[in-house]
Amino acid sequence: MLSKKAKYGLKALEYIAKQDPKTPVHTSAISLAESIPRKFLEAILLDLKHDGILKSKQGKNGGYNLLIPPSDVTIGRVVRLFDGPIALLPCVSSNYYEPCEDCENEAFCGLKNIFSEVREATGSILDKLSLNDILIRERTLKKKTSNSTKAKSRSPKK
Amino acid sequence: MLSKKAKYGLKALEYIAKQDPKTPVHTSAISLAESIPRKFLEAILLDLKHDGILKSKQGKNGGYNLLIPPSDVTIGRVVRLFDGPIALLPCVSSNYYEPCEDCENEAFCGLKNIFSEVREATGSILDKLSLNDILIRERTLKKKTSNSTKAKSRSPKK
DNA sequence: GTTTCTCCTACTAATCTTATAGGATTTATA
DNA sequence: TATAAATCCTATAAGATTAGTAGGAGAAAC
Repeated sequence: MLSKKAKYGLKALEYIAKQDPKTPVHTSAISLAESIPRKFLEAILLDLKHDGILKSKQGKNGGYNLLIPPSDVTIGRVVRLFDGPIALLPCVSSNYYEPCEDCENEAFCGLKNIFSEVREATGSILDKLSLNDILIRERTLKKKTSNSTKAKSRSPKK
Repeated sequence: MLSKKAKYGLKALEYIAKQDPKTPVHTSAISLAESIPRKFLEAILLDLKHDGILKSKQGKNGGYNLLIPPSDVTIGRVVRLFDGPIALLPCVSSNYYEPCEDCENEAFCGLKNIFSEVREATGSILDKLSLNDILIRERTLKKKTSNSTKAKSRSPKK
């Protein structure tokens, strides 16, 4: 499971991505809108800043904005920042590889073989999709619902 | 990442699956072969027994055997037993579903939509592959290597 | 009746998670 | 220049989880 930090981080980024990129977004606004404890959120946004995803403006009327375009912020990057490896075993991780201390021969390990497939499946989604894709999907989902509602109201006696 | 319990559990099951299904396998033998602390392994095997994957014989010359065929023991089942949900968010879990307390409308949640895809990709591997597939893959990997070695020694002057 | 196993409960040290507290620092603006 | 409002930073802490260990009760073979 994702940690709260990773989940909150993604929600906060999504919120920021929806706002005007020129106007600094306050921590308290995000905290309120997404029900994230303010002090906890502060730490999260700071992490995101230090990682180069957000930039901040200090002082009064300060706040956060994206430093890079939403399409460049992959879900995988955010997940890794807060939760570490995406892989389920160290020996199949691309970014945090470590050999199994007890494994006699990695090349013949059936477990590694299978979890490598899992890591590939997961990574290929998380490293391909971005903040932007979250927004797009949200719009698509809402559109679909409104269409089917329209359809219903168009032919209510069916 | 998988917990040690899950990883050890899978390795222990793999070891047991390789032995004669009629002869009880001792905890100490697995512990030795797979470098798993004996007392820790005891608890793991007991969990696997209680879940109905292993059966045991008590007393002298006792030990563990599979209760069900290796092809019926999915990796997903073992992972879930020790580590809980495979999904990265509670709201996309099939076996441990919980709504996000703060999510206003799940149907429109872009995050849910994406992590649902991840869960599907992961689950479709882990719930399809079994203990038996670990063994099969191991054999295949060894075969491939031995073939390429043969090929090399057949034409060493290439 | 001794040996050799599983089975069970309890405990523990270390780490991680999910925060909270308090204040230092920075900037806008009245 | 004072003040308000924001980020930034360090420290602390309760609770949960992880990865075990300890000690022995109970079962079966011999």
